[in-house]
Amino acid sequence: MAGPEVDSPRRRRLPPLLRRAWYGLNQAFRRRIAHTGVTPDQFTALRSLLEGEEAGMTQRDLTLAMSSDPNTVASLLERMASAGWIERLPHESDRRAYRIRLLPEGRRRYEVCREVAVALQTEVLSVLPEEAREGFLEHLDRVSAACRAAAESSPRGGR
Amino acid sequence: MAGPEVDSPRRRRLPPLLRRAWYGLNQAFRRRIAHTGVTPDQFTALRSLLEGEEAGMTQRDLTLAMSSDPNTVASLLERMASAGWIERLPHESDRRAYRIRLLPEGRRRYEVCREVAVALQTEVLSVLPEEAREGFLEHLDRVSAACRAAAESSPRGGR
DNA sequence: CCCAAATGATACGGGTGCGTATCAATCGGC
DNA sequence: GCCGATTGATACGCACCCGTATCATTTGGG
Repeated sequence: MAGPEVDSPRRRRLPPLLRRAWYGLNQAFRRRIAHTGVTPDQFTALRSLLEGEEAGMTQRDLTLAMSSDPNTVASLLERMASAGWIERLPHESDRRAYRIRLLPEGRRRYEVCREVAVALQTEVLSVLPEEAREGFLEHLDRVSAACRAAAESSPRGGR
Repeated sequence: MAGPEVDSPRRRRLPPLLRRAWYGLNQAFRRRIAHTGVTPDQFTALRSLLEGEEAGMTQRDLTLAMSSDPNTVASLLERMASAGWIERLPHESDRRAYRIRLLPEGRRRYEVCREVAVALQTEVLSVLPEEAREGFLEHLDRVSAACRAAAESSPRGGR
């Protein structure tokens, strides 16, 4: 079917490239913010909370914003709560849910890491010519949406 | 420097896009091959081993090929060895190292998953116009190399 | 109004990422 | 040849991914 070897080692394949990009970026960021005591995922949570609704997101909202999982978010928030970076307030109309609020200490840590994050992104994107960056990100946006869609359309029970 | 707010939520930012793409792709693949008993990382290891040297890669080689970590690779191979998918032979000139060999059972599992992997990659890339795909992968290649370089130039001890 | 289905959150467990420490073997310079 | 530095691999521990099961609450018919 189709041409010769779409998955030949010679060709550029999406999964290995994404893997290298994601783990590389993550590792660089982790190392550069290690001195702050914040992990990359915790930073992502802090950023999402800051950019979320004023009233405070629920854990479900945060799960979607982070492209993560309810389970992971629960334990992530557990650690962040006991570190005093966030607090979980009862939701005013749904007694199953919480409203997650950023505490001053969380906001402070975020600010420190944010500078590093911006610098890192700039550094990495600088390998593309200036006029190609926006187009690349736009394509990546579409591809990542397709990945998410593929995941959602693949049932858990399998097959 | 530069325009206003390079990290505004309005802009497309690299890290969240990479995150969504990687976890989405991984999740889709994991669900689609769950019935084979292979995990995405195990598949990556099998593919790397198959495409590696005929003589058998060392764990260090595999670590590089997978953009992974010696630690993770060790426990990954541990599980794959006790499942009978690979075997670890003593290296003929370095008594610290192993040569990892793919066993028939490992190759068999790989073949089954490979079809799913090719189909998934094709499905995901199809959201880009045909003439844009190669260019996108080329840019992603450069960006991922830059991510890796950033990681390597960020010392562990920190700061 | 009631009950079954759906939903927010948690508990549990196996797999993975990775920093740190340790051990054995190899290598480099003298 | 010798010794210190480097390197392949492992042990340990914490953080995170995610499938499955469970619990409380909310929701949507009838």
